[in-house]
Amino acid sequence: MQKPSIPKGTRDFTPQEMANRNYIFNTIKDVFRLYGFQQIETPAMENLSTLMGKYGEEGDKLLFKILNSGNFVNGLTDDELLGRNSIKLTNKISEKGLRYDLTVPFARFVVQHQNEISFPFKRYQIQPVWRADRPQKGRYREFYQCDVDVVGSDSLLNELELIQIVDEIYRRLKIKVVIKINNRKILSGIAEIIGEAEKITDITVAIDKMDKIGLEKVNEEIASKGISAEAIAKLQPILKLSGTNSEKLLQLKTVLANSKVGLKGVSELETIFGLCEAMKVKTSIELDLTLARGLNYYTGAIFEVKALDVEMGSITGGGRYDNLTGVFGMEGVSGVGISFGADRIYDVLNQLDLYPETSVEQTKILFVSFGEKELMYCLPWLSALRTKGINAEIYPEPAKMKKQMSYADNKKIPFVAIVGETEMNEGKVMLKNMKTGEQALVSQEELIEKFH
RNA sequence: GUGGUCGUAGCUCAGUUGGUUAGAGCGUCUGAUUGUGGUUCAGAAGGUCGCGGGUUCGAGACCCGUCCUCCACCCCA
Repeated sequence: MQKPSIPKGTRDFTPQEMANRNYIFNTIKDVFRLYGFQQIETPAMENLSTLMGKYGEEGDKLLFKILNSGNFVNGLTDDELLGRNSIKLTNKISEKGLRYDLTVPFARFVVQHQNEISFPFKRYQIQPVWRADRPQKGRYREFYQCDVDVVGSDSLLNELELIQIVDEIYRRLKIKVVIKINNRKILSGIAEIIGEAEKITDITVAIDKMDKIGLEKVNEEIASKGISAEAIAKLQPILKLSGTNSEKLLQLKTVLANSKVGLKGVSELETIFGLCEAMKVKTSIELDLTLARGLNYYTGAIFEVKALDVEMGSITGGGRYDNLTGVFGMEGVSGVGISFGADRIYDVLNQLDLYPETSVEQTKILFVSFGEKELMYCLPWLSALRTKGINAEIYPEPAKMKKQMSYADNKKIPFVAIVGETEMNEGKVMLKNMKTGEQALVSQEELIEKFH
C-alpha cells in the first residue's frame, strides 16, 4: 500500500480551516465590493507566451510548466533530445503554464475583452497561483491571491482608494499593519542623477536589501554591478534619508532637482500623502526608499504591507503599471492594483489567534432516531426546517444513541431532536439543548419558532 | 539554484554506549450504560521506525545515497 501524500508546498484544508479561510475571503470581498470592484476569474493555466518574460529572469524559472499532451517527443530531432538543453527543450514540449500571479492574466483579459469593458475597469479576482519556489515560512507553491486593480485611469484617486481598502480590510481583520510606499519614478530619478540610468534594476534590487544586509553590504553589491565610485558617493545621502515622510520628500526634491522623472515621482507621493491625510486613513504610511519590488512592470507607486505583531514577509503588495497591456498590443492603458496574500494573512491570524467565535457550527439541529420508522418520521420535519432556511441534518442510520449524540457533540451542533416511539405517538420531538442539557417535547411549529 | 535541519502509531512525542516481542499521551473503536453527548472506568485496534543500500552475530539508533519537512539565502504573497 502506498502512503498518501501531496506535493511539496501544497496543503489540505479541513472544515475548521476552511471556516477560518472563508472569514478572510469574505472580509476582503466585502470591502472590495464596497469600493465598486467586480469579480472575474481566469483559467488556472495560461499560454506560456502570455506568462514568459513578465516576471524577470527569476520569475520565468519559477513558472510551473505543463507538458503538452500526446507523444510530445515525436516532433523532436535527436539533436534536440540529446542536447540536454532544458530551456530549449521546454519550448518544444510545453506550451502552457500555471498562472504565477493574477495581474498578468488580468492584463491579458483586459486586452482580449477590451470591446466589452467600459473604462475605468475595476475588477477583483480571488484565485490560487502557483510558483515553483522552495517552500518555507509563509511561502507555498500553491497559494491564494486576492487582487484589486483599476485599469484605464491615471488618477491618483485610485492609489488613495487602494490604500483605503488596505486600511479597512486590516481594521476589520484586527491586524495591526504598516503600509510602506515608494515610487518607481523616484528610483528612476535617482539612477538618472547618479548617471546610471540603465542600472536601475540592479540599484533597486540592492537598495531593497537595506533592511537585511545594511548600508555597507548594499554599497558593496552596487559596486560589484559595475557602478562607479563617484555614482555610489552620490547615492549616499539618499540611502541615509531620514525623518517624517514630508521631510524625506523635501530632501528628495533637493537631490532630484535635475531629474524630471524623479520630481514627478515626488509630487505623486505628495499628492497621495495629502489625499490620505484628508481622508483620515488611520494605518500609518511610511515612505520607504528601500522598497523596490522585483517585478519589473511597475512604473509609479509601489506598495507593500507588513504585519506589525508577527514575523512574516509582506502580506500585501502592489503598485502602478503604466503599460502592462502594451505587450499584448494595447498601448496607453495605465493600471494600478494591489494583491492580498490570503495564505500569509491566514498564518498571521493563526499566530495571533484573531478569529472571531463565529459560526463554526453550521448545522443548527441534528435529528437522532432509533429505527427506520423514526427516520421516515423525521424527513418532513427536516424539509420544514430547511424551507425556513434553518440548517438541519439527520443521522442517516439508526446507530446507537451514544454514537449519534457524540456526532452532534463533535460537530458542535447546538440542538438535537430525539425521536422515538413516544415522540411519534404525540406527533412531537424531544428537543435537547446540547449546552444546557435542557430538553422538552415540542411540536413542529414550536420547533421552527425556536430558530427564528 | 545554494546552505543547514528534520523524519518512530491518525496527531504530539519518548526510545540509554547498537542487544529479546518498539512505548506513552491524545484521538479512534468496543463495553460498563438496549432513550441521552461533553466527565469517569475497563478493554481493543492501529507501526515496512520515510525509502534504498551498507557496516555488524545483531540497526529505530552507526555510515552512504535518496525523498520529504522545516529554516535561511535568492526571490516573493
